Amino acid sequence: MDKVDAKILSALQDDARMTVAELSERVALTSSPCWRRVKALEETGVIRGYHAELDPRRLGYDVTAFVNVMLENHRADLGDSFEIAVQGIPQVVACHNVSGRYDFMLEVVAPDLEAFGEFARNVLRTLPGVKEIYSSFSLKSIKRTRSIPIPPA
Amino acid sequence: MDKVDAKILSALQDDARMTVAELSERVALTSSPCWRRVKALEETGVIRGYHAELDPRRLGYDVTAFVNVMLENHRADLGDSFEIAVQGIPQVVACHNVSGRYDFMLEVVAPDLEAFGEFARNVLRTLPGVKEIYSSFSLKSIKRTRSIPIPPA
DNA sequence: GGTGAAAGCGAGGACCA
DNA sequence: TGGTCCTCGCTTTCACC
Repeated sequence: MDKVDAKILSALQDDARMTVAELSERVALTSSPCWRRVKALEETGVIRGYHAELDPRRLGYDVTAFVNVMLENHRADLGDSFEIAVQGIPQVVACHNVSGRYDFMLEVVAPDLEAFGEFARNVLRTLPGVKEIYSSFSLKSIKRTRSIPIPPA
Repeated sequence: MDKVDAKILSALQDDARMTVAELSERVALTSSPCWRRVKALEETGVIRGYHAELDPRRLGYDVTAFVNVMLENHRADLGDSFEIAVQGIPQVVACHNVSGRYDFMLEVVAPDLEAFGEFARNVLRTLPGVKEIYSSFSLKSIKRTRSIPIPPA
């Protein structure tokens, strides 16, 4: 991980479809070593994958909600089955086990508020061990780049 | 937006570097129409871009925090300057204006808890109009696919 | 909307410094 | 490590259905 790698990561984080030719120009290297660096970054797991970013609205998802979930108790198996269940629900686009008052925070997409309400009632509330949920809605997306700042060294 | 487009979106959301050749095979089309569809999806904004997904840990970010921010009042200009300020801070990887007790929810990465503490004190707390912040930390990432479910139609 | 062909370029490997 | 060269296959754009 040197400065060249950092530049490569920035560039690919910004545009995953950039060709190695263009990338190598940008980092002042010829294409072979540049290509090898990219492969190394993929193999060592620094680059986890490449994904298209889609516009939820254009796909009919007008609602993004953050759902805080509290479990009934903290037995490990309860948390585990909750986690496994959550992974299988496509509307849940992200989920973290968090510190604080609640145990989990989920990011959920839904076509509209009504659909979200139904989803919360029929799906989320019925997940194993759920005691309480508190939802808050995204009124406006200020920043949605999941871009990680690349350390200069 | 038909079934073929849906398949294309799923595939690219999963692997943005998939070649058009491979894609066209998967959706049972020849490469030209497949390519045209991809271009159309890009131009109409359904596909917003392509990004490499990086591993925060391998870049030295061991802490992901969700920071809830309450502003002093709800004057529009206060919210605006907060939003603009937030957009310029690379450690803030996502930010939403949300409903509920707090006004904004930020997702922040930091090398460790100490660095996060400093960041919260020196940067977040000093942003325009900030009255209160409440942070909760990701203890475990259960699901981090930002993948949106593709509607079947 | 779809096909097939053609030109040009990039990916990826072999090999050298 | 980085650079050069080479080849195959893909991308991209035709003209046409």
